[in-house]
Amino acid sequence: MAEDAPRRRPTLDEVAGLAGVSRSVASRALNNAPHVSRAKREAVERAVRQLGYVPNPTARALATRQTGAAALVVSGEDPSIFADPFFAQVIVGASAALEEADLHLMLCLAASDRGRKRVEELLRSGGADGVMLMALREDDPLGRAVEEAAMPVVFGGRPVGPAPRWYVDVDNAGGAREATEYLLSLGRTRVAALCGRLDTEAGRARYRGYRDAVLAAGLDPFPPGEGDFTEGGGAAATAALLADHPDVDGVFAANDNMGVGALRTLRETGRRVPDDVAVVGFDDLAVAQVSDPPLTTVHQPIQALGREMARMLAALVDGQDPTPLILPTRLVFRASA
Amino acid sequence: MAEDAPRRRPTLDEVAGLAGVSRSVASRALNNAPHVSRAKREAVERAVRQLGYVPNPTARALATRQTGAAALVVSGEDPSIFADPFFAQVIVGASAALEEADLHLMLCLAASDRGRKRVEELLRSGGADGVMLMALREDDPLGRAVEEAAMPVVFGGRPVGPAPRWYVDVDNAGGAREATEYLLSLGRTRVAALCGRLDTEAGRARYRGYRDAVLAAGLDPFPPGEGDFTEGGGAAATAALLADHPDVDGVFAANDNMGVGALRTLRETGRRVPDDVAVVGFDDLAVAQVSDPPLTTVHQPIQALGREMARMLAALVDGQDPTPLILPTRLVFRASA
DNA sequence: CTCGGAAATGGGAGCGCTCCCAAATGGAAG
DNA sequence: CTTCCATTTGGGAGCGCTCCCATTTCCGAG
Repeated sequence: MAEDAPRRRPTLDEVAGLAGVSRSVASRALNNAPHVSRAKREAVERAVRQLGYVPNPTARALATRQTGAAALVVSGEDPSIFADPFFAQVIVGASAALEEADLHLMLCLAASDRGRKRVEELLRSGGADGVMLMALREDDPLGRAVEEAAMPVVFGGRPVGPAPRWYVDVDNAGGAREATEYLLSLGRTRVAALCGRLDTEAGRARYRGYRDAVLAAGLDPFPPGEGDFTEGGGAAATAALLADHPDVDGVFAANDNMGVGALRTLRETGRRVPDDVAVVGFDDLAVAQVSDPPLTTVHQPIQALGREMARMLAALVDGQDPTPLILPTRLVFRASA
Repeated sequence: MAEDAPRRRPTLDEVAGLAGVSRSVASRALNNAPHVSRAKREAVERAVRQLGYVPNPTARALATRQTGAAALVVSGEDPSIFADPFFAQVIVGASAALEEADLHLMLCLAASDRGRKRVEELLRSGGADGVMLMALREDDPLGRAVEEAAMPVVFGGRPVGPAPRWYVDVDNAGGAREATEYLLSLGRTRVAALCGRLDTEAGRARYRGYRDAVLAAGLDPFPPGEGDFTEGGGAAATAALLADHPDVDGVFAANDNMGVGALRTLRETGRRVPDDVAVVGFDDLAVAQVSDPPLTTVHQPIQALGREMARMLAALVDGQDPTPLILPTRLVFRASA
């Protein structure tokens, strides 16, 4: 509150004026481009300090046609999908990588119609230099908008259907296979799968991995059932499963939430885990550690997923042409199997 | 891939040309401002559709001096602070409110030095129309930068020290008092507090609430101890507490994480909860429901916190002068007390 | 002392939009 | 058929920065 003169923020012209150079030279000095004498460069630096000059990012964006921002859009019909700790991890990873590339992070939760409209507009208007797209479902209304985007798009997790040009994914099928093989290696012979949403590629791939492992062992896989990746869904599916097949001795759950749901139903129906039924989950979220018993699960490198998406996008913005990436998973052994 | 002509995105001039009007009229029509005849307005709309025109947000931002974005900055020396599900809830709330105000959300995790530098620059450069600031600690390096920000700043949770002009907070002291009073009403007479970080106002206010309640009951409050809001910290603090005061019969934990830590130590030292020691937490995060036993805790409206911060900021950007807001908490009864 | 080329410099034209303001248009009133 | 005012219209000047390019400056070589 010392001096509250309604002073505008200084412009590059004023810096140049004070430094006694032209705007061009000042600009070059600022972006430390070549063709600036040592003397003038220093004069500019001094003027910048004296005036407290900070370049106007908007003006720069207009001139360079680069906004300096990358958007992370999380699709879903319900904003609460974002409450999944999964996304927080993705963001931590992406944020770190974007920081390195000097890009800002815009977060778009495309839940409502209005939200989707805004994302579409962002995509078409060039309001960001690139987009990271997560949790796209089959027939997602954003799918079309993405195709005519005015900027590069990196997918987090392949969408259902033909693989996009750029994506980062986790080895869902491989992880599921490994989990199922482990269950089988324990001597379990009636291993069922609790499917996730089958309108996502992750849901499908995890079932495929399960099925492949069971077939490879010469056994009959359980048919896929529509799931929803929620704890309640896992509990219900397990109840239904037990009704039809009381002799199940192993369960591969498409994610930890469903795994925990299974644990609950199993407990409620008087079965011991892992003695009577062994359970393996997928994700390795915090919940897998605090469940009772702690859940053996397929760990996926979520921060790395975010990081690699951001790096890929930064490369794209930089004019390079990176190749898709599939991150490895690994089985984490705990008490449930 | 139908026609891959390197066509630029159309500009307003081209729209105007096609519609047979001047750029001014086209601009007015687009922003549906007055002084445009019905006929021309329609002509412009037609041209927009035909050309697939989308206004360039950067150019608009430069001309209006409004970026159309609000930043949410989460301070902290460690990016993993963001993994706390708390922030995801704040974001869900803020995102919804920003959507209504037609502002985009920029997320800044100011963890590294570089990250902080970027936030400072954002603040000073006017790269956003306003900022929501969370988790500011005492002596936070961002504190100073905030004061000379070129835009309105809304605090999420009061910082330590003099209250800022605009903030949204939760009634920390009130919630803590209520929790403690409840413990006292249960007939407990040796109720201790597990403090959170005392370099945050939330940590201090919660201790004050506890102390006030104990004093009001004519008892002696336990002295404050430095805590860290983590499960491990809660467990350790509880162990230390029990060593000094084996007869404690009630614990008010400054948040759920610490409450769960207390539960663990209590269990490990052979005490029954709530029979021997009653425990109350603060936050009402998911962990409070799945803990063993489920944690009685002070619920705080986190999404609302985010929503109100965003609304306050939108009002500020809109030139209004909103007043600070303190959101109520409420005690949620579960098995631990 | 002259010349040539490399380095440094600054003028100016954008980037695409908003908004002020003067000029043109269109009726209604006289 | 004027006169006048309320609208509508379009020209033009920015917003603050980058970048191309024509000039100027500087030096060492000849």
